[in-house]
Amino acid sequence: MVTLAEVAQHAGVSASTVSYVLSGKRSISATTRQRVERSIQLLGYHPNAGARALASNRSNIIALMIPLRTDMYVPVMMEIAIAVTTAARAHGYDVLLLTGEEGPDAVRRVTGSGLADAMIVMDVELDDERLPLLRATDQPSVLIGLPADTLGLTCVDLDFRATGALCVEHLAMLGHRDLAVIGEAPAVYERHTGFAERTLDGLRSRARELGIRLVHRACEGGYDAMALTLARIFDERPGTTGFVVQNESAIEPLLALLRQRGRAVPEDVSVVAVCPDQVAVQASVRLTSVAIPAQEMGRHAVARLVAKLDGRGGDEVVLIAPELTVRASTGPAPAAS
Amino acid sequence: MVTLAEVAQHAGVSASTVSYVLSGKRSISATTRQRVERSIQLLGYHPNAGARALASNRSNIIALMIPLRTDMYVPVMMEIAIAVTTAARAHGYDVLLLTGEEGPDAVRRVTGSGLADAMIVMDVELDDERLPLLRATDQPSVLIGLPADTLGLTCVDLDFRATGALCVEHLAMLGHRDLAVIGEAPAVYERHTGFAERTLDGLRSRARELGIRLVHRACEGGYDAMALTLARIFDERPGTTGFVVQNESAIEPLLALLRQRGRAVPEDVSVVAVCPDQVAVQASVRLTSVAIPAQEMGRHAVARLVAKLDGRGGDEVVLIAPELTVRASTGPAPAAS
DNA sequence: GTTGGCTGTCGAAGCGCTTCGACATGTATG
DNA sequence: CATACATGTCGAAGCGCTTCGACAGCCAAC
Repeated sequence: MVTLAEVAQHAGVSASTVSYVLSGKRSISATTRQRVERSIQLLGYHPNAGARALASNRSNIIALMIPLRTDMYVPVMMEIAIAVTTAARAHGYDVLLLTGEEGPDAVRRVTGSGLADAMIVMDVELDDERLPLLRATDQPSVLIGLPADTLGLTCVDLDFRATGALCVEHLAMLGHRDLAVIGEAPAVYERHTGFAERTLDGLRSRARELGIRLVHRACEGGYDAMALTLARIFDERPGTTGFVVQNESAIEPLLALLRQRGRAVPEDVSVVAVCPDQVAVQASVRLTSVAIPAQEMGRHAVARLVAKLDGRGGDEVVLIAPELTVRASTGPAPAAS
Repeated sequence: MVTLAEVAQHAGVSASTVSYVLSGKRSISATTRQRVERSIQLLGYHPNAGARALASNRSNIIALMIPLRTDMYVPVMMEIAIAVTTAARAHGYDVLLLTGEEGPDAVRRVTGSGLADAMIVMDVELDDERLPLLRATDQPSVLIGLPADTLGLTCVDLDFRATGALCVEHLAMLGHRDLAVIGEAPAVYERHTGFAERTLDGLRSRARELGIRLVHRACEGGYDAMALTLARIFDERPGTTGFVVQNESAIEPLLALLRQRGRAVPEDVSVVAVCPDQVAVQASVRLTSVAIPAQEMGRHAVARLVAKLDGRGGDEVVLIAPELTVRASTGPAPAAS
């Protein structure tokens, strides 16, 4: 394992000079710099992470807390994780992966040990027990998601309220007057993860404004649960012609069941999904959808975090504006018969 | 930030004593230990990760390289990542997330800088450029996946050859004589990721042994690609009654298309999938499937790695035996008409 | 030609921890 | 009773780096 001292010796300079070449914190003559850089190349030197962390009090690591459950919006999580990792690398940081398992202790451990310089927290609940800790520590953090009280916190999320509104608007514009919302599993609402409620809120208030009828049903994913939910909806509101789905594992079952009932999409009923674009285009009907911009959220979170680490910028709530892409699953409402 | 020295002072012992209480590397009297532990509690002490890494030459971090693409077997990757993280924590390790993006350089960086003590590499290609580096370094590593040459490497993977054989056996036993295999996207075969070929190999050789006809078609995911593939298959082999699918994003489209063609599952055709259990149970037909044991692979990989770090156990290839779960998508072949 | 201010380099201290050898004890052995 | 040997604790060195102050050399300014 090559050390700074060896590089210094090889280049015929002192250790501190090598250090300054690496960090750029003091001016170094061009010739010296080149000589040092050449030695670094030749010897294949990599600064020792531990030593660096100890001396500089910076680990150059960002902690990323992801949810433990693997039963929900997995692709989104994965995409965010990858986007975060890639973005972090671009800023010279590595990413430490933590699962929700440890709960608040993870926050204590990371901040206490200097393992990471900052953290990104996903799957934030409305009244998350990690929030007080994050507020108390002087380590920068960014939440992906929106808790009830954002005071003193930096958050990045899709504007789910606007998302809901956008879905209703699109369907209303096409002439649909009776909408049904297929939501996440009841557990998601019970955990108060926020985003589901906010979407619903947006859906409802816009529907009210536009004079649209709207029912909402939470729904476990899968074929059987969806079958029950759909039957109930058509029982109660036979005139339903527009669907908004916010539950990845309900999408295909819904489409299959509609087909089975002889309701053509988009001729008889229209479907708008809230899901990653990839899911929307791979579905059995190319879905009109509001994308969950995982990449963007990941990149944004890292950008904010790095800004904080550099002493720029403070707390802020960034709500990403939703974008609806029209594909093949929505069309004009059928003439009332 | 509380330091070891402060704990020592608080407990009225020397720093080294505290260190030995923490590591257990020398015997400490019960009374001293308790006093120290109490001080640790009281002061909320967490050892500084950098200092520890520097002094002990151990970071207690395991690097996990995941593929950059988010277009393939995402849930499996995610599940493995979470299983690895959880298992690692149970052994006192944290996990550093790396994407394939950096390529072999990531290996150099991590081993060179002492950022991690060991690494787990996913998405291994048959002739992966990272392999020489992994063989050369004295840092332990475990591959999830199976390259062409496993000499000097430790690998964990599902036994995909046996998986293929198992699928054929199951369908043969039910009387199916004409099988079609819906494979991964052509790109997967071109990248020589191994697992797809190995499955195919198992399928073919078992089919040959049992006198079963079998066609294989690589297939991009999605509805349109699947429609084309299926049309071709039925054109060429109208008598096909058994399907093996190894492509998550082809599953739902396949089921929908079969339904559309009036072929009932499992009455007219049987379908076996190679996919995570969760996907199998959430499909529109509960699928008979061979599970991809993501959790087990992740746990196994960590266990091997920790064993190596502790100086136990050497190189080894662990192939996990496949298990086929019969669900609602397979049944007796229809009487030849 | 002295002063002042840059620029580029160096030496040394110190970050918080682990670990080695040393050294008191206390306990079994001849 | 002396010798040997665990047992429990301490002091000090050192891991590889960053960073501060010092300082040599140089140029410009009066």
